[in-house]
Amino acid sequence: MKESVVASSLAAEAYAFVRHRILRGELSMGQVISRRKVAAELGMSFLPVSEALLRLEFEGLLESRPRAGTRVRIPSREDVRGHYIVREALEAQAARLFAVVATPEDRADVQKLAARVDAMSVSDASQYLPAHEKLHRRIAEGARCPALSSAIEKTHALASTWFCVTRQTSEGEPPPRRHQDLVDILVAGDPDAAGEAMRQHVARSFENAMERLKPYFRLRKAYGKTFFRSEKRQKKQLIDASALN
Amino acid sequence: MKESVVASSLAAEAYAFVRHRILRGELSMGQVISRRKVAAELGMSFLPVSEALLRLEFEGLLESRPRAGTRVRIPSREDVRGHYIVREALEAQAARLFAVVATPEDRADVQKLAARVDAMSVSDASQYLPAHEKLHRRIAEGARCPALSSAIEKTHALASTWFCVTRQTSEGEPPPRRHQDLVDILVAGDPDAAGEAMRQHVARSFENAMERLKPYFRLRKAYGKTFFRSEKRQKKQLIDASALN
DNA sequence: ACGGAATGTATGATATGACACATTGGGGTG
DNA sequence: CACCCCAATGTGTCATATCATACATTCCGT
Repeated sequence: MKESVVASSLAAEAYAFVRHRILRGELSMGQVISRRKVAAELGMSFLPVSEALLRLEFEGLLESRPRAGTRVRIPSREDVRGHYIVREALEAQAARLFAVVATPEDRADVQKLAARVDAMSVSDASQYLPAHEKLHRRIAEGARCPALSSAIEKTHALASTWFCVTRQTSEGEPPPRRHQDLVDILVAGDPDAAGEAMRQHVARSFENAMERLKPYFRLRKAYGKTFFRSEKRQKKQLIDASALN
Repeated sequence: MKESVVASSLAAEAYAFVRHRILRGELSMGQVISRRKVAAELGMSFLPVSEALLRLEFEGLLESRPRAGTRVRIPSREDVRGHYIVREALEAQAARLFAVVATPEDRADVQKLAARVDAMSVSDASQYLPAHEKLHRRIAEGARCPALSSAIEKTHALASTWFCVTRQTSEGEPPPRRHQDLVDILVAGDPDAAGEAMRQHVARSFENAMERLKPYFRLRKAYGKTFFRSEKRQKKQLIDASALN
């Protein structure tokens, strides 16, 4: 598979390649990544690959131990909680700014996207996550602060790795108009109300995430400190953890 | 000067070394850093140094252009605004959590630190910044969320590079009890009030920062895209920008 | 004397290779 | 049969070398 991305440096190319793989779910959580394998696959030395993996480790997508290996990070309860607390802070700030400085076009776009997301939550589950992220990204754009947008973008990338592996829980109550209600408050223009609404929205996502990731917390403990290189042991641990589901 | 830091890897040592230099103000904004010079100074190859500088660039302390050089980043107006918006979001979140979950010890400590900071704002200006950062760090600790603490830590490190070079503006109104009033609200226990108080506190810091960094915005434009390697040109640009102060 | 092009020099990017350590799986001992 | 030790393999880390590029200096033409 040729990369469509034209990178200025080999390291950037490797970064995009591995990141794309993780976000598409081709690499499951806990899976070990070999720098040399990736380097051979991309036809480059493993030094630019190292730089790319290092960057991904900073972003929280990977974890590595010296001379042991690099693997896709499995979140702990504290990781998920911390992530959603930071995310709540950033998204609430974006909501506050949006309520004040967003243009009429911003508000119209966001309302349109919210309607689409709510519709997808009951019909097309496969496209729900991308649409949901796009809505939040659009809200951040409306806040007119690049630094805030990029900070939020990072948190989304990290969370994406957690959900591309879990099955959609379409069970029970798909509350329609959840996002439409949210953006209705945002476009109204009151920053305090907007921040509070977004805060509650993220808090609901947090509870949902904790529920869906529960089996993986055991998996993380089972993995422990060791980096399994053979797939057999990995599979064994996985089914052991799933059995406790 | 020997490093007291015992690092697991050479890259970590180089990272701590350069970071320490920047935060202590030994490297002024816009100054060019040579990977080979640092490597020779630390007695290592410049590969671990490269890794360290890459990390610092990712954190926003440095900026580099391929095959041109690496220098300490000079902030733009947008950089400072974005930084304080993100910081406001994170610190307000920390304040909210602190108001709810902080222990009695946390609340006592924070009140003690606030009194010290307010006292220093009129007496010992040199120790004011460290004490101020310590107070905010203690508040983040009281929020009981490591991810939030580290996120705030990063923003503080970045801002530190901006102020270790500017003279203290002890002019005019050193409003005493500014921090004591803030923490009085935090310890009261109402999250909404705590978040709002912290938001306003950070907003005041933002206006202060924009005022003090104003001359450097011109300096950034004067530097433009080129990375000066000779010190003469750098000094010339600096005094030219200062003259417009 | 001044401005612009050619040369020299320093920088970052990358490749290759050597090294120390962690994991692995088999074979020996209890 | 369970447990532990140890060579084989794989991994990340780092050093050295080479290359393409950007900056600095010098030299020449005006």
